[in-house]
Amino acid sequence: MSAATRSRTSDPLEARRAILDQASQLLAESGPEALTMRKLSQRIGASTIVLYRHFRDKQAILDELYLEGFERLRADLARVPLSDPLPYVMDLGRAYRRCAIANPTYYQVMFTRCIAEFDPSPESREVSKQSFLILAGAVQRCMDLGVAARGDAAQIAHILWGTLHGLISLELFGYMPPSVSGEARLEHALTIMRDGLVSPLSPNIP
Amino acid sequence: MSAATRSRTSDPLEARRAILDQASQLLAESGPEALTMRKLSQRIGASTIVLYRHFRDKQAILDELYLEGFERLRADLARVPLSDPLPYVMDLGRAYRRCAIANPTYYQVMFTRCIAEFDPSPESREVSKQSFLILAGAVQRCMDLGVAARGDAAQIAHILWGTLHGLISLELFGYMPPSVSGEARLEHALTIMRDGLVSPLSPNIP
DNA sequence: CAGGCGCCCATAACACTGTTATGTTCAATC
DNA sequence: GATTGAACATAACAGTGTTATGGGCGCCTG
Repeated sequence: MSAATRSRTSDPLEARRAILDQASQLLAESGPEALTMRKLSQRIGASTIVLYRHFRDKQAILDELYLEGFERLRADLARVPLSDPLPYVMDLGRAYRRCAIANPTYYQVMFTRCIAEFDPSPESREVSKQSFLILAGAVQRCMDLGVAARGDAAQIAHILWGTLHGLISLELFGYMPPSVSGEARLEHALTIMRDGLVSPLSPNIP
Repeated sequence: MSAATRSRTSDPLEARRAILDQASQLLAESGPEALTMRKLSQRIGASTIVLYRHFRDKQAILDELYLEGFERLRADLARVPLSDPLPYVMDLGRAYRRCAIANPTYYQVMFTRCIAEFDPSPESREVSKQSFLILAGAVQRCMDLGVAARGDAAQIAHILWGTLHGLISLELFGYMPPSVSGEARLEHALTIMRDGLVSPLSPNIP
């Protein structure tokens, strides 16, 4: 019972990783509805019960994928090189879209209830906010350096996030016309947002 | 066989309506995952087979709810009184949010794949664009009357829609802080968008 | 080194889902 | 009133997530 001699096949952490890898592949290849416990168990060459030995239930597996999706997003945003404040914010927006388009099924798990039996755990939701902080920091920087009107940076960042998410979400759902590329549309949206932030007009113009 | 004497219980159109009403209630009361064919059949006091007599499958029922959701949205937007061009666009945005918040489960069916076995039919997707046309027309009016910079009105409308959808979607999903009301956040976003549309800066400011 | 304990795993089942084949029952027609 | 045909309930099929039941293997103990 010496803490490292407990499993029959191999390292339990390794098994966990294998399960998550296969779940991730299954998700990316065939979409959320194809990610069933039976299919997953077949992939790792075992019975369903093995999955339940490593994870409490399907929710727990999806929770890990959810976290992995947000970690990819956070990492992609963190990779964006710092530049002038406004262009940096726009670069973050571009990176956000690239990440979502590159991992559409992950994005679904992160932002839609595409699997009935999944609702992210409170802890996971906390982690998900990490990526947001990068964006909020970038907005704050714009205000601090005086290139955007002062105000509640978090609020502005939330609005930016909403715009990014909405455009991407509608694009992934097929509501956007194919005549304009999603990239160009995002570019346009970012420009409008920037202009609105740089030069706010009086609160009550006609 | 005189075309009106075919059903055992009552008017088939009436039965259809009853099924959809119960489905709508079930959806609003207990969410998408509670909308099962068995529960629905129990609600109308019949067997599941009756549902399949009136609808090809569950998809067809959900398709009707999808259409009903977009019809409510279109009607709500159409009810917004015409005013000065820019305030009218903003009023449309406010009405859009009100409608979404008032019918959250409908909004889920319309914009997320919350039910695995449902994907709106091509015809339904066409109908869904009707509400968008109201928004696009309002943006075009701003350009025609010279209160917004000229450009592709449809593109701007798509961006506006994306912003609305993103903010509402994140709000419904619980990603927005409760410290600020969704209404106030939308107000702020609409203002930023308006300012960006009214006074576009040079395309390449720092 | 033999014994036995304990964990791991596969099988099969439960309760649920959408969907449908099998009979039964009722209403309109001849 | 008998017949025909459509509408219906029941029960089943193939799936789903999850778990209770046992068999089998590895490791510690005597």
